Amino acid sequence: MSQQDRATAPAATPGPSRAAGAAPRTVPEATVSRFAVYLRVLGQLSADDVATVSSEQLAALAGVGSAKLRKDLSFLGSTGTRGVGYDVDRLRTRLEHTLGATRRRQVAVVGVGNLGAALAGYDGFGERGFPVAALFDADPARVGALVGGTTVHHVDELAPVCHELGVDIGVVATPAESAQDACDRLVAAGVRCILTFAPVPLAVPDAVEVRRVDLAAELQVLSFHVARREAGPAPAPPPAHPSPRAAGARPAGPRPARSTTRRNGPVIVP
Amino acid sequence: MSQQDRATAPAATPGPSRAAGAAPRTVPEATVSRFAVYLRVLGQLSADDVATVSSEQLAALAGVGSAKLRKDLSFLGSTGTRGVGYDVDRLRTRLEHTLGATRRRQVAVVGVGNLGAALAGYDGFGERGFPVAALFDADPARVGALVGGTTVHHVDELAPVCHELGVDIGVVATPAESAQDACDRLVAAGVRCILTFAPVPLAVPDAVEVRRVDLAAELQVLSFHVARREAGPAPAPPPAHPSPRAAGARPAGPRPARSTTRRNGPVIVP
DNA sequence: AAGTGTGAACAGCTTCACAGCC
DNA sequence: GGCTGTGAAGCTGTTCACACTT
Repeated sequence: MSQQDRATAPAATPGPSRAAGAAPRTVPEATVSRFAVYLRVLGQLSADDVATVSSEQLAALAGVGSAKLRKDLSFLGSTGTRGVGYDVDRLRTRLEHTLGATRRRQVAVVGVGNLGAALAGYDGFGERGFPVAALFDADPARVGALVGGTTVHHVDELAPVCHELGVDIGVVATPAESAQDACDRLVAAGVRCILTFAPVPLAVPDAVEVRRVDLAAELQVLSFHVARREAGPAPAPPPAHPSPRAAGARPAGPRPARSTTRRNGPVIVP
Repeated sequence: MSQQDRATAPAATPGPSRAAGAAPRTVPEATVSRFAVYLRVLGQLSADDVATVSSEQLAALAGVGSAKLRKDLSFLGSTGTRGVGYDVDRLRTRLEHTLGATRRRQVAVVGVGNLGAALAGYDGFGERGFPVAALFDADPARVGALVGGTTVHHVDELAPVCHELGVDIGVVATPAESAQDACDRLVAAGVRCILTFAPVPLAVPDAVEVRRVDLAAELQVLSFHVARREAGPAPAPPPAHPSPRAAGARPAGPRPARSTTRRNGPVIVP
């Protein structure tokens, strides 16, 4: 979530048709999200010529517990070697395959305001296999402009352009009022996966997948925690470690950083 | 989810010190995230002069199920009227209070690249009570520039400027390599809530709250679902209900938009 | 000795269904 | 009659601990 979620129906791919091939395997949503993180870390390790990692190391780099990581990877079937660890490249390939990251996915961004323009110029997308292939806006003043190396088209052109470029994923970065319209157009153009930044629920057919990122809501959650702290002033000076980071000297690979982020555990409210 | 999470410690506010006052109440994290959404919707309803809403209506506008909504609100104590619904303004006030949204929170953005600049100019923040009060960058070429109405300071100025402006929340929008540094500086400046867009785990003291938004990871999850669909072409028309949800026709308020987003239910993988 | 893979306990969140109130 | 508030049931996801492999 922080995310959206479905309202009704027991849902979930009925997946009856399983012909010949490897045994089917059901992967929890939460695990899929983390796969993306592991993949990124593995890419970096690979670039650093690291050949194998232990669950402990990989977990530290990804910011999760090692038990969770092993459990996650177990959904891929056996990929590690006991007593040794995981072969970086092998695991990476396996993950890429599972995530469908073997080929690049063309991305279309609708709404070239502040956010949309930033996304168009955001290198992180292209680097990870998601080139922004097309930009759309309803404002004629913006149409034709070159943003982040891509020309802005009018939304009316959406369907043909998306078709031609083979767009797989749509990003809605319009104001809230136009979000549903943008979404409808994407759906009509055959796009079946949508990432939206508009803070409104989008109505889509069952076959379309939507993920919502609500930035202001994120801040609001943080705000809640600030407020919590202000109310209850430091329950006690941290019992143990005064400075979080200490661990062993960095071994070889990149940062040994470990997330000390507080997340679980419900909170008391006055 | 999508989010980051802690690695160690059983966590959770020990909250022993409970003096006189209302009964304490523990709110699940997931519920807090949705509170932010409800608050937004209520703000809109209030602007539209709607006086009361039923859980059904409010839920539809927020994109959740009505049962979940009622359960969530029950953590606030009784706020509705049976047989009638919720008083919009009353509920809104109650939520604002709980979320600590009664006063504006000053936000500092570190890293004024594409994303940082977009955030600086993003109206959604200010509108929801999170004015971007300060910008920082390590690149001297950017220092002094005026972005989104705010001057960019050098990161070395971070502590004094944040102090002076009373910054509550820090946003890390730097490249991955500098994220930990930016984070450390924020923490040193006394900022205890951080939202990061860098795809690396941040090491922070226990007292600091971090939320991570990994945009590329979001796309990767979507990519996974595209791949899923490509592999198994429509397993079968849904056994029972062809269209989920049928409910009543739109009642009164704005859009009856309903999110049909597929989220739950694990997935089959070849 | 080191480290994976996993069953089983556990915790958190969601959904159901209905009692209680207006 | 309509709608909230909530126990209880069910599910998803996390943590633990240890058997098993190299």
